[in-house]
Order: sequence, then structure tokens, then C-alpha cells
Amino acid sequence: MPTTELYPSPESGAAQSIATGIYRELETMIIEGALAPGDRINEKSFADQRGISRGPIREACRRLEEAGLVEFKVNRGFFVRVLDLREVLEIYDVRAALFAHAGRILARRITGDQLAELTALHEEMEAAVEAREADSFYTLNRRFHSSIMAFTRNGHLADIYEGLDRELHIWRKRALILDGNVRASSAEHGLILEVLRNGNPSRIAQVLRDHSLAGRNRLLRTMPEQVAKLQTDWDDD
Amino acid sequence: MPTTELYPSPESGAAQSIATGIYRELETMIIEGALAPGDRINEKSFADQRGISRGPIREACRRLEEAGLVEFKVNRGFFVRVLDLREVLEIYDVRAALFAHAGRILARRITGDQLAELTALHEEMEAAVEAREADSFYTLNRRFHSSIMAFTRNGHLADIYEGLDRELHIWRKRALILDGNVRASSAEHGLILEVLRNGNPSRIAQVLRDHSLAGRNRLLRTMPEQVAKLQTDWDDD
DNA sequence: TTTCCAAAAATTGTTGACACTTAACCCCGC
DNA sequence: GCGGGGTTAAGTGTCAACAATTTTTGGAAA
Repeated sequence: MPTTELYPSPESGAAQSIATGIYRELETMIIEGALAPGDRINEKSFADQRGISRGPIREACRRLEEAGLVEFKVNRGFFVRVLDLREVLEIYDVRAALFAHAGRILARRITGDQLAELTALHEEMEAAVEAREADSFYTLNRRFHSSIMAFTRNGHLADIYEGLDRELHIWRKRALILDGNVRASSAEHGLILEVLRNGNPSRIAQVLRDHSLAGRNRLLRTMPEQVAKLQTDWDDD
Repeated sequence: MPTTELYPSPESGAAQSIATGIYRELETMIIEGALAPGDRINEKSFADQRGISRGPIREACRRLEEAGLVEFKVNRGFFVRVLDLREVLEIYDVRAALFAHAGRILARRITGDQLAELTALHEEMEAAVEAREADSFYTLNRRFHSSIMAFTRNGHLADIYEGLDRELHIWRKRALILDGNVRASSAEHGLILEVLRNGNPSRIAQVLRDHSLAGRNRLLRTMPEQVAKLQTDWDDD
């Protein structure tokens, strides 16, 4: 074991600033729920716990601020962002459009290997459904989606989708925890694979879009009270 | 006049951290071209010039990093991001999809007032075209686009679109500077208004998408040499 | 001249300190 | 008990200093 290092040593491979590490740590804590929406990120205690100063922590928080995971209030600090239902619907809406767009790209770009990869993931998910392993399904599901986005070979598209997913993370987990929901979601994946093999662009786009919106609707059904409170005119088209 | 203040005084209205101000300043400098792609942001001289310390500057740069306007290299600092043509095409692709999506939303949501607002902007742009005021056209054009996105009432959609626009800014300005380009662009705006009044969702989406891609193609024509260098398989659908 | 290398200068990475603001506490009068 | 109001504690905002790294410089050798 190396002696305590002031900076990450060149040979240790890391070669990154503390801020980057803290960024990842905070991101994970927010996504995993260790930090709940509304929580303040206490710079001082966070720094003291890790034996570092507040500078890098503030830098990490600024990045999270721009990513929309954290909110900054002058003289009060950084708070884990609270998403109201209205914003959740907004995000799902954009997300569905991007997923559909990915479908149109994939219609003329997806390879046999990629289809095989998705099929394998789908089979693992089916197994997870049968075994009632919701967490495992959730992880595989993320990989399924992010693989699809990666196959578009449009890094910006994939990044933006990933960013939206990250903002939704806590809520989506809640929606997928119900057994009936994972079952329905998995069935939709089967349909996605089917149309991807077929190759009709508009049909693929439609199926991917429907899958996104179905996910949104599954989430909404877990929270009828918030939905009732929302008197806007969103609908499915 | 207040004496020199260590912090922005509460009554001065600003009530924001220095980092936020620097963020805006750097953003503007990058967009306006005062900082060119590849330039390093010299923390020390930037801080000294403004009589502040490097902390807030680094915080601002971290936000710009997450926004994709700046790139961070360990021990070397922050550099204005260099977009290669490949990335420009990626961004245009996503941007067009989002613009089309906005069109589908507006098909059932746009109001008479909003149409009037867009029409007014269009007329100003037509005047700018005749007067050969490229800069003025460029500004109005941005307002035209961002108004359309704002009318969707989806803040995330508008923000993401804005972010992509910001990344493209320098390149787009280059494309629009040519007289023929502003003329074509303005004509397309006329068509957009026409279909928005009509209200057919798919048609609107298609026209908005075409306008985005036409802008992309206008840009490509200003740089035939880079296009030739790019041996990938992007096309128009 | 060109290339290489070491010393110097410039710049980044991080810290600890202090000014300032907000939040918590406690005591008092009711 | 239970609101005010002032005092204390906690936490943020910024800075200046120093360690570590990168870049520049200025020769010396080929």
C-alpha cells in the first residue's frame, strides 16, 4: 500500500482531480438514494469526513448543479434537487422523443451482433422477472436502454438520454419495483427486438416511443394522489 | 455609491455568488468568440484581471465543463472545447429531432398570440435580410427558435435545445453569415409559420426538422474540405 | 543550426483561515 | 406553554499561500 499521498500519484493510474472523484461519489449517492431530494450537501462535514478541503467539493457540486442533480442557493449551499411531477412528465416527454429518434437511426444501422447483444440482455431480464429479482431487472433494463442509445453512435444523443435518465432515477426505480410493471416492461422489450429485426423505421420509432410512455404511465399509476393534484393538459397523443 | 464591498451587498440586487457571474461572463466570451476553441482559460490572469481569487473561476469552469463548453485536463487546466465536424453533425441530428418534437407539441398547443409573436419576429428578420444586417438576423433567428421551444412549455426540452445551440454557436454564425443562407433560412421560417397556422402535427414536425437539417447543410457547404475528410455514413434520411 | 536537458518561471491543485450569513438556541415576558 | 429577540453556533463565500506539475527558457553538446 502506498503511503498517504497528497495528490494521486502518477503511477496510481487515477491521475484525476479530487473534484472528479467527489463528483462521481455524490452522483452515486444521489442516484442510489443515500442523499434524498431536498437534502443539503454539508460542505464542511463532507470535507472533514474525507480529510479534504471544501474547494474540490464545491467544484463537484457546480458540475452537479449544471447537470440538474443539485440546486444552489446563495449563502445556503447545495441541495439535492427536488423533482415535482410536472418536471418528471417533462423529462419523460423528451426522453420518449429521443428514444424514438434513436429507433429511426437504428432502423438502418443496427447490426446482427448488436441485436444479439440486446436479445441476450432481454433473456437475462426475462429470467430476472421469473426470479422476481427487481434490482437485477432494473440494472439490466438500464443496460438495455443505454446499449440502444450507444448503438446510434451519436454520443450527444446517448449523453442527453443518460442525463435525463439520471434525473429520473429515483422515480423510475419506484415504478419498476412492482412485479406487474417489470413483467409488462419486459414484454415490451420483446416487441422492441421484434421490430428492430424487421427494420421499418417509423414502426420502430413508434414502439420505442410507446415503451417510454408506458414506463411513464406505470410510474403515474404508483402515485395517483400527485397525479390528481396536477391539473394540466398532458396526454399521450 | 457604496464603498467597495467584499461581497455583493444584499440590497444591490445581485445577491449571487461570484462564480455565477464568472460563469455567465465565460459563457458569453466563448459564444461571442472572445475565447476561441482550444484556448486555455488562464485562471490566474483571469482572476488577477478581475481582482478576485481563483476559487470562483474554477467553480464556473466546472459548470462549463458539464455544459460541454469547456474541457478539463488534469494539471493543465480548462480549455475551450473544440468541436470537430463529426460532433457538429451529431448535435445537429439531435437538435433536429428535438425541434421536430416541439412542432408536434405546438400543433395542439400554440395560441394566436404566440403565432403573432413569431410572425412579428419573422417580419423583422425579413427586414434584416433586405437591409443585409446579418448580425441582427442572427439574433432574431435565435429568438425565433427559442420562442418556439418556450411555447412547448417543456422547460427541459427548451433547455436541452438551448444547450445544443450554445455548443454550435460559433459554427452556426459562420453558416448564416452568407447572404444566400439568411435568405433561404428566412423563407423556411415563412413556411414554418404557414404550417403552424394549419396545424397538422406530422407536417409541422417535418417542416421544423427540415429547417434544422437545411441549416446543417448550409453549414456543411461552407466547409467542403472538412466534409471531404469525413468518411462516415451520415445522410439525410 | 538543431536537439537535448536542466533550471527557472508560470500555472494548477489543494488547503486553512477568516469575513459574512444563516440557522439554532436560549432566555424572557406573557 | 409559547411566541419574540438577541446571542451563539454552524456553515457558506472568498481569499492568499504553498505544494506539485507543466511549460518555458537558455544554453551546451552534437
